[in-house]
Amino acid sequence: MKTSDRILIAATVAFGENGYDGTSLDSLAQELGIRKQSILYHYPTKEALLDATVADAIEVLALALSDAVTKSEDGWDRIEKMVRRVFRLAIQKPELLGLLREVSRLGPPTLTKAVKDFDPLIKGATKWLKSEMAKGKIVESDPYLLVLSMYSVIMGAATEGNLLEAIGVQQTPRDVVLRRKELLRFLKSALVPVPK
Amino acid sequence: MKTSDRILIAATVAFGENGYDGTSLDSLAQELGIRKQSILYHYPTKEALLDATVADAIEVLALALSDAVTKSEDGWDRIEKMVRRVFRLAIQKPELLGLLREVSRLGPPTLTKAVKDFDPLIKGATKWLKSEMAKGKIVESDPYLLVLSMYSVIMGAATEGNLLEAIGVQQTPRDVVLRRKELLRFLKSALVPVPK
DNA sequence: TCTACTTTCTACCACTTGGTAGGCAATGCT
DNA sequence: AGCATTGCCTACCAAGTGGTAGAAAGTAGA
Repeated sequence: MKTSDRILIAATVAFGENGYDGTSLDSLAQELGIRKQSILYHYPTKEALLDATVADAIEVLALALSDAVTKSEDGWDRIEKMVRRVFRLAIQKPELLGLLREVSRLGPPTLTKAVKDFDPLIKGATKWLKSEMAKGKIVESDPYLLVLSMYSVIMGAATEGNLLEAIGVQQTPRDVVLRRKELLRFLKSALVPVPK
Repeated sequence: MKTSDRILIAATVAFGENGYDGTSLDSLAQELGIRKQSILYHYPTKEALLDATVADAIEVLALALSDAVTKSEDGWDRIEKMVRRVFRLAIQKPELLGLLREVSRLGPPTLTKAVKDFDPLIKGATKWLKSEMAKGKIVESDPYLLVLSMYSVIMGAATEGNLLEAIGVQQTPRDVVLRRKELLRFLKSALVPVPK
């Protein structure tokens, strides 16, 4: 694999787990078995490396979501498939969502760029939600607020692994499935209109 | 005000906003108009300072929650009052919840201590939820998972201020009220059984 | 083989980090 | 008054930070 890619992956994990400030280029280099200066050759500054990891993470997430969209029907089915897709991502690459959460804490300027990349997705989602509401397939409410609520619910459920471990909650695949199920029940009862 | 308290407050804000690694004792001291060594007089190490802020934050949060409990009736009313109380806290002292989220990212050993302090609250909440479920006032489900879901929902909604700002969502008091309302609708439709 | 280019390295550097040692003034107790 | 304690300070320090300069090693084309 190309060194620049290896750096990108290791940086994504490190930034997502230890935070941006908690990650030093030296430790990153040591982990990769190279010198810090090799990192700085591929990514001129630490911030440039962060930006690259974020852009990559967003691309992966966007790809996963659009894949879920194409493979689903309208209405609740689409939301369920998207949630399942994000959860799968959270299990396979937990560092991705961790990184995105870190970015939202870091604030500008990184957050500003990330949001710009992410904006089309949000716009598309709100537009779709509006049309679903018009069709009566989703409960009428502010679609913007809905997207944000869903974001924080999913993000929270997907990134609180550390916390769960500390509390002593088992983290077996079966338990993760249970949590996903509970979350889906949460979302469904809030979003799907009660049939009259 | 006592210097040690001033340090505690400033540290809570700084740790919550910039993270533990993103906060230096020097910058903290400068902000307070004192020298770093004065901080180290009151709190022997940076980690001791972190532990103190976390213990304090948990105490404040626990106090707010128990206050909401005593001033509420059983069933949905209690949950609603608790959510409102946490939201008020998130508006008045956003740094508190930010700090707790940071702790869950830092992991052990700080997280371990924090969870120990917090455990009675969780135990109490699950016990109460169980009895409410038995009475049919709350939908039957795993109370442990329920507490965790609620935690991440509320935490997410209360701490994503940075993100909202970057997206361009207004942050006026009215908007916060709207978000809280939407969140309550979310929770209510998921937790309150549909009357037969 | 010579040459141009890419990649990784050694050697530094200025600056910041958390933390130690110890001085000095204020305060209160006997 | 004498004395111990408290609280904040100056003066340092070793280790680590992101980053620069430039040499060395590999690689590919002529």
